[in-house]
Amino acid sequence: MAFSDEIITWYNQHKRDLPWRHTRNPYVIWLSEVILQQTRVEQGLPYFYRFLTHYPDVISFAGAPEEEILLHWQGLGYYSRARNMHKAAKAVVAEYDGIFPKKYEDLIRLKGVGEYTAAAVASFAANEAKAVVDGNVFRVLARYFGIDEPINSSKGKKLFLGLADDLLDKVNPGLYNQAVMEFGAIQCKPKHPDCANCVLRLDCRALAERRVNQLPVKIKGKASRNRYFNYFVVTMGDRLLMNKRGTGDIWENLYELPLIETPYLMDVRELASIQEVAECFGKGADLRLVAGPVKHVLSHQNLFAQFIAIDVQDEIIGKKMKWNYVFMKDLGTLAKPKLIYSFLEEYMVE
DNA sequence: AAGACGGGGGG
DNA sequence: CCCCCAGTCTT
Repeated sequence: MAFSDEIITWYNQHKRDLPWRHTRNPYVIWLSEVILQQTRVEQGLPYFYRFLTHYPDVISFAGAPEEEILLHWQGLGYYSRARNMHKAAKAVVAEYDGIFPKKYEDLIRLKGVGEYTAAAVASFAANEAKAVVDGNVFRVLARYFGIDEPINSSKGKKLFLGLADDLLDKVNPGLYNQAVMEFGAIQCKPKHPDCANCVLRLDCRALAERRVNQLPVKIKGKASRNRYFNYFVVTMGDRLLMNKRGTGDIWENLYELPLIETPYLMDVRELASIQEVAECFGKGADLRLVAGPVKHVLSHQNLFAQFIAIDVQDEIIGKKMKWNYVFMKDLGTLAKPKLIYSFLEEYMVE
């Protein structure tokens, strides 16, 4: 049997029942695909339902404020996905009269829609013959064909893209695409794939050569850098000083506590002596460590965060333009990174 | 071509 | 601790 037929037969017997597999609505499929970028199904599922409930169609999505979309996205990570989705939704309303496109060539022009997502939406919603190549597909192909070209090199990407196109079932591209990804997720897993019971075991090159656990090959990225975040807990009555993050760094447009970053971990005594603290809060301020340092790991950074309570005489306004007092009861309406809302939940509840 | 961008789960 | 996850964008 052909590769695609084996995969599809396997899929029909083993597929999970996932909500986005019951629709051909390109908007709904796009929603699911962006949520699932670099994200496990179990983690993305509640967000998929949440977004579908709040924004049942692309018109409502486009009409929502970015802050609200970010709030619903809170905790999912890679927040540029949410910001780009908003831009894409507005573009669909403006350029396609609110009719979500199904063609690869249209989809690929939308913000946040790359080759994978465009192929996924086009093939699932309109059965367009475009092969998806995600982490699952890379792994399945690398193993089945015994390819040791790194999947994240330019050469490797080209190689796997071409291979995926050759293997694509041209009659049922949507079904095949679903199938090969599901096969990678359930059968040809990264660790401990169940090769003994695999329908492709007789033709799998990696298995024949005992190289399954060495494939796919991936070039390692750069090591993470360490950063030291000193967050200040500044209250005034029933209000808390908050900061909206800008561009050019992590957590763009999300809210956090007032932050002073230092080149290394300082204790509160040393912190109290530095110029920036004096500029922001006045000289000789009384600092109390409330929590931390806690380590918070991002994809390319290790954050070491301390939370420091401080009593200020005067209202802090204008020293840092983006610092503003927010009513405690309204904190829930602000999109915050996990590090921040975890702290707030633990220490700011009455 | 290489880095940056979150957060969670598993070994 | 390291790797991986239904990737994309920027430099």
